[in-house]
Amino acid sequence: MTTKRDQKAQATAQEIAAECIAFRVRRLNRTVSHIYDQTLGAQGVTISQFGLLAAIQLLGPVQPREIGEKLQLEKSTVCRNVRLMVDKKWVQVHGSEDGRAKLLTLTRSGQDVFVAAAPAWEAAQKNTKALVGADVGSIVDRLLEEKHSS
Amino acid sequence: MTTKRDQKAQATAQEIAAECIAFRVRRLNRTVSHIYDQTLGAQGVTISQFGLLAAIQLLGPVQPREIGEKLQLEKSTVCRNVRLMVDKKWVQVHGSEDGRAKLLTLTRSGQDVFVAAAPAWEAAQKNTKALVGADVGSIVDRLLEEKHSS
DNA sequence: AGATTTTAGTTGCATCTGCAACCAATCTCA
DNA sequence: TGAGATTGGTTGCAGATGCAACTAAAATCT
Repeated sequence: MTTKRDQKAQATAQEIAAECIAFRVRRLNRTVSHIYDQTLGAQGVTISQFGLLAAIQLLGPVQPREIGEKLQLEKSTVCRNVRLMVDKKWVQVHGSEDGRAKLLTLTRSGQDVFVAAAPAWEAAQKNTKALVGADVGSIVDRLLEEKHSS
Repeated sequence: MTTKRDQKAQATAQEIAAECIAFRVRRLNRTVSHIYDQTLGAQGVTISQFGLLAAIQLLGPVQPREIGEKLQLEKSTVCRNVRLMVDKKWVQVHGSEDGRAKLLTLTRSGQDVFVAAAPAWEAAQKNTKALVGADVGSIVDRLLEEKHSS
């Protein structure tokens, strides 16, 4: 027996399957992240960590706060992810004039890990382009241009 | 003092910041998921759960295995996420002829929650389009066309 | 039929993520 | 200067995710 409830739910489900942006973006994220994690795994780094290493190398000495802004990561997430890498001696924490703030830099061994993982990143990057097209990066960039005010 | 190590690491970091697809896709995912979770939160559902409800409504009675394939979710992830919803009485588990397999359907209350959350989803969908452009869905679809062999 | 392989699902472990509540340091302003 | 607001970071809690190892059931092969 098909109830009115069923019909409504089924129609809604069809609309969502056909249109939901989050559904698509999340699935794309899983697929792409999986490629990078597979390849980087041999180097003992996750794509999340690799990105954080790149950010700290690029911006350091940098506050966790700023990392969170650039990467759109909640401050507590940054706090924890950084701590894991501090434990591994990849990241060093310094104080700053502002007694609240901390400043992060890569250690030598952090830089070594980062650079050593770069070829794996490159391979993942290549495989990803083969899967989703070479212009994915610029497409996503265009989507997010300036816009995340939140 | 700038060492050779520094220079190499810095150059690598710049390339990654400029080009890494995973970096962009993951940030997009966080931004978009955040919008949906904010809006759906009032209904007591996450976007992950909402997507699963839609999938089960649409495909049910359906095996967890198949859910994993369609959504590109690891089987253990499906197992756990489904269990949370079984605990909430949103999803019912049935046996099947194949003694290994299980079959999932939404309960009435699961359908009610799903349908009740639909307006919130619609709002999130609208906000997301405002942020990233209305054609995001089809763009991401094109990226993933047929391709996830994994 | 019996042994081997494959398939579906579960569980232990670890990482990633966000929210709310919290602490300490700084800033604002009356 | 001192009270209140803001800012940077941490912690408790909970969900989302994947891998490896495991169990049970089914399928395959000899």
